[in-house]
Amino acid sequence: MSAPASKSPATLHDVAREAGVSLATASRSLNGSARKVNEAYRERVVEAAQRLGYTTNLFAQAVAKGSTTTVALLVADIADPYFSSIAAGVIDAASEENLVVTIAVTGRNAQRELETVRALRGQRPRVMILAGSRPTASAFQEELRAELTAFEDTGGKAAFISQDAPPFATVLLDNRRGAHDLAVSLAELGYRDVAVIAGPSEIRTAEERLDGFTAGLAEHGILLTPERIIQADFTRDGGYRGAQELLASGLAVDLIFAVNDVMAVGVVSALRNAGVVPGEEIGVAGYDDIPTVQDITPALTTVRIPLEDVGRRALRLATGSASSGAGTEAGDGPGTIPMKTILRESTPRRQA
Amino acid sequence: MSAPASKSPATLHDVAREAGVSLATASRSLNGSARKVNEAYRERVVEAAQRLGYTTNLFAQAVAKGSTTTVALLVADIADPYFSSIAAGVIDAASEENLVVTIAVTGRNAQRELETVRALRGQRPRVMILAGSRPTASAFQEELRAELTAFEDTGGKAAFISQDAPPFATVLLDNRRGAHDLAVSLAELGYRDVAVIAGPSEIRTAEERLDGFTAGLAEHGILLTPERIIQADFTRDGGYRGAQELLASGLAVDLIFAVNDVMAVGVVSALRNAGVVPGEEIGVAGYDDIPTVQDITPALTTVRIPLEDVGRRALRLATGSASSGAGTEAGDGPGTIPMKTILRESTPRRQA
DNA sequence: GGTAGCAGAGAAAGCGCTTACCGAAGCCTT
DNA sequence: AAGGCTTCGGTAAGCGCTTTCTCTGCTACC
Repeated sequence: MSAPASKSPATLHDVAREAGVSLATASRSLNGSARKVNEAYRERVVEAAQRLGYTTNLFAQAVAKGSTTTVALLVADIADPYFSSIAAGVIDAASEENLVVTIAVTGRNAQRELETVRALRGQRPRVMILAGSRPTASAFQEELRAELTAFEDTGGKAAFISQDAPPFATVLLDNRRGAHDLAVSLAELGYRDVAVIAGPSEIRTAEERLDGFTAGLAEHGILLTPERIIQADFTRDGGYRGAQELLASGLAVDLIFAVNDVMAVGVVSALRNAGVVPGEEIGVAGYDDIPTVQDITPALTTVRIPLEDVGRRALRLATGSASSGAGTEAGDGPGTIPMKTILRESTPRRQA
Repeated sequence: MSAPASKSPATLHDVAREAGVSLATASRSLNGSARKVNEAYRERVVEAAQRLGYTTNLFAQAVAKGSTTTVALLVADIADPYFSSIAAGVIDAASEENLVVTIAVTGRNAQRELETVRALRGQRPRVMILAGSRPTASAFQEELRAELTAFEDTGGKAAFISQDAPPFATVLLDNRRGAHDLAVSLAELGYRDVAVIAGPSEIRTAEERLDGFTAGLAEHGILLTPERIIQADFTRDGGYRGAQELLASGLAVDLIFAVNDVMAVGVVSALRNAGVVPGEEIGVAGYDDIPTVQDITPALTTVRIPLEDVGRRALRLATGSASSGAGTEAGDGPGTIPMKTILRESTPRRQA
């Protein structure tokens, strides 16, 4: 049952001996060094390494070099398609730069997020990317900021996604504008009795979407009164319950906008279970354009965010390999991601 | 534009000096050591560490200790809900044991997988978890096996998910039985003209599901002829095209089973676009029970796998903290995950 | 032919941490 | 009261790498 006396992995030392060269030469041969190495030597070293199944111990390398090849990514929930798509982008861009990605999940919990950041700092990652944090909770806000500042002071780089956290880099999603445009489109389609399933108020993203949406409606003379705004928690079930609550309230409603798709899916389900035909009797719109929403019935109107791109962008922004200009619409300001309203069956034109 | 002369992070040395104790004492105070430390000293050290914003450099610790706190997870595609759910489980279980998880994606590419394993080895992870590999491709198979063997020989532990790779630990999903039971249920519902959207033949999981399904049908006298089996690639689009192909073939079909849900979703979409009402004219079934499938119309019949559990289990299996017995059905053999057929609207009882 | 100059291998000093090992101090035993 | 234990700081030797610096052996130039 017990493991066989496991030899430890081959070290550079072993390789050097095997190749009959010095430690220094071995190091220089294997890991790109500024200095040149005699080609014959290099070959011998490479062969020896191969023979011994040697792989550079990245930890040792990191301590010697004083810098790592790690990227830390914090997400609220990796099983949520919003975050997993972003993660895919981050990982993709990272592997292009030979960086490995460590993922931690914070469960939308500020306390936990702070702890995670602290723990992750021990890894001395080159960069830290935070998605889905809720920095509005000001007590933690301060501590988090302090922690990240310390991180940056010691050579790291922090980047936020969709969260404008002033001293730090951000991949800005123009949630306000996206939601605004969506509202305008919907108003033009004839919707008037609008309700919103909002997100947790401490989450900036949620707040911005609500704001933008409200503003867009206002331009068409539609007022979003407080009782038409239901708070939920970004989950499918939250959306479901929100819709139920709305139906129970007896308010006249011809459109429900959930500030993210996951909740919108819950809304659709709730409506149907309540005997309301989504899309016909009540329109439904979401936000994010996660893959699911084009497959449900009715296909959901939403706002598309190129999530993988966002992830990639965040990484590049943080590592400094910013492909400046690419993808950034002129006038959007640097780093702002374009979004697009996608109208689908869930919000047909309203017969007046 | 350039960063301010960034001081490097505080070291243990700094802490020791600040607290007026020796390096050794500082180390012992901060990182659980077998030996006792005078409480007064310990406090001073802890305070000093706090004051300096010190966090143990895990890399240095790892090189000194000769062991890390890293877990490497390889998945085919992190944006696929199948894998992201597993990842969620792995991360959850890992954080319980204070391990950090590094995720790499291999894109269902054997070559890439091999390279990734090699690269990840450099991190000297405690364990490596492989999900969605395709070890049937025998050339790489050998090399991969060799690499992993070397990994284990040097103290690591490799674990596969849903992939029986003999010398290594595995969280076995009884795909064969799950698919078998599904087939039986469907046959009992009256389906006869069955077709399958199979997965890539090198992927064991795909193969097992096809096998089990075929066997289940056979018990009810239903023969699955080769032209009724379409190969696809586990993606939504693959399922979509598979269904198109099937429709174009002119075969009589009353049920399409896609070996994973993601493809099944594509099938539903293809049917509908071709003017066929899924669930009524042709039944559809999938496998995995990803969240989406209960929200699409018709809700899909599928086989439920407790994916997060699978991830958790894999981690525990690999770290040795096996909660033996928990969740394992007696007689299933250790480590086999129970699965359950979920019948939904997409496969109503067939009128004879 | 002699000296300057350069290329490039090797020795050795770290990187930040852990952990034998050493030795001073306090306690007990007889 | 003296020797032997136990306790617990501190010293220093690594862990597996990188990198500076030294030093040898050439080539090159006049």
